[in-house]
Amino acid sequence: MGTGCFLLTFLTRHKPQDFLITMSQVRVRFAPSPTGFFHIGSARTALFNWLYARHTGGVFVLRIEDTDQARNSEEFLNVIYDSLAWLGMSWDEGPKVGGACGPYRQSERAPIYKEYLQKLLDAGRAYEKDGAIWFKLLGERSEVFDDHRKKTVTKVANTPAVIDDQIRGRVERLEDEDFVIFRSDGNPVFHFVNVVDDIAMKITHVIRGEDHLSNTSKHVELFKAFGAPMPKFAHIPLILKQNGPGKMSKRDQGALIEEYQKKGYLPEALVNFLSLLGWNPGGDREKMPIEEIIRLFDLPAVNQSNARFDDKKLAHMNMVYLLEQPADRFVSLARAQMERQQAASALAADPAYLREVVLLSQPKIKSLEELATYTAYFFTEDFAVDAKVRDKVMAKGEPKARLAELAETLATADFSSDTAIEEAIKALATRTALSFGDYQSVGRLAVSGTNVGPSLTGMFRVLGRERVLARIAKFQATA
RNA sequence: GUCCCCAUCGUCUAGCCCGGUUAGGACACCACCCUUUCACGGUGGGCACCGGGGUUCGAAUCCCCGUGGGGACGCCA
Repeated sequence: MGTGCFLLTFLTRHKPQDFLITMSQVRVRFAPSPTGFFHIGSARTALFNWLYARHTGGVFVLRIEDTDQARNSEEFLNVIYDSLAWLGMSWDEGPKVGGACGPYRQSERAPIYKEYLQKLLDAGRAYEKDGAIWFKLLGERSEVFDDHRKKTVTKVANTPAVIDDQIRGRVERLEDEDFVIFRSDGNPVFHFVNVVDDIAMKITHVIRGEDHLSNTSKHVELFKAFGAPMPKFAHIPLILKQNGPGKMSKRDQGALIEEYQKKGYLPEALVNFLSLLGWNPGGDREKMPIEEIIRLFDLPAVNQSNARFDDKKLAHMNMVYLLEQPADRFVSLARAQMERQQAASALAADPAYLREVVLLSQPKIKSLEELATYTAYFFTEDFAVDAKVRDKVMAKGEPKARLAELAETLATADFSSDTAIEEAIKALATRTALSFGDYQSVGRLAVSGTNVGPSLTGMFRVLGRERVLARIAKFQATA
């Protein structure tokens, strides 16, 4: 009550401008627990917090919720750091970078929790029972048998907590049972540490998944008991699994950030896609540079309904980004992906040659992941010939005659450019009254063993006359 | 079971707040065009306001009830 009165007088004595100055800047936090995986839902929660901080010029805090001591390790922590770094989200306060409200790992904040617990104890808002410490709600008590949980519980005639949610509006929820804040093993529980840290770290906006909306009444009661200013809440919709019921869990296909790293997805494509899952700037804008997303992002524009994850749309977004990568970056991305896939023969090749092969393929591929397979025949003479394609190609016209003519032409053709090779083949086609296509299918089959690939002339040029003729000869011998 | 949240094409969504649109875009799908295979791209097509009541001259839009989906009900976070 005292704080309420203070606030009232404060507001009446000061002009709006003064109030603005007093109001600190936005402080948001991302508070993952190091379970060993970085979930796509966590990534989006982190992203929305980060975007809001960057949009408002606020502070993005990283706090590690590692009170579950059994499951912590440095390795798990690194998964979080690496994933955030990969996605391009830097934190202003937190582990590694420090800050005024540290430490930022809950496992190192025990004295702070003890101190806050004492405040509750002194105020008569906490008590011990069964070796644990419980938070005490205010109101008349009565014993009631809970059919669902099959036990007698103590209900408290409390008034509903009011949650002022930036996305959902006003939400009321009644918290009518005391709850544990310190386990009998002496460790504080999530609801307690979460609120204490949000107070101690001066968090102004709590942006988190909707699965926490029901918990928020507990948190509101705690904020009130501490007499602390209530942060703004923003509960964002959940990401549902693409097939079947329920929210996406770490066991679902595509749920882990590391999967996308392994597949060579571009982080900016994933970030763009994730930003659009549950938010959009209005209108038709989809592919946007991160600066644009930051400029347009705001909490009230976030949707209220859950979104189903669609890997096809993500793959498409990734392809669009891939297509427009500058040569140098594309080559280094391709190389990194080949290293992950241990494409030994490609990596053993001359870097300049690898570069040519990769750039020749850039406009054709849909993902980095398929690049090694797509270009395999560039790096070995021992490539497989697709039997189906062979049957199909060899069944039409007179492919053997065409191949012989092609080989003869190529033996003396100018290999200095794609167009030079193209002109030579077109001249041949004119002489025989056929088309480029009549030479392409069998030529491609003989030289690459398949019917898909980059432009034929580019492929010939990069491979070089010697290897092209040798491959044709080898093919003729077996066909 | 109780409580909380949500509801437009198969999917992500615009439109909803401040009622009047041929309900728009993207992914996926189909067809055609382009083309030197495969892609990219282009054009076109099919595909949606969950149901029922109200309010109103008029409802995707406002209200209520159903139904459906999701979440929370731990000494997990």
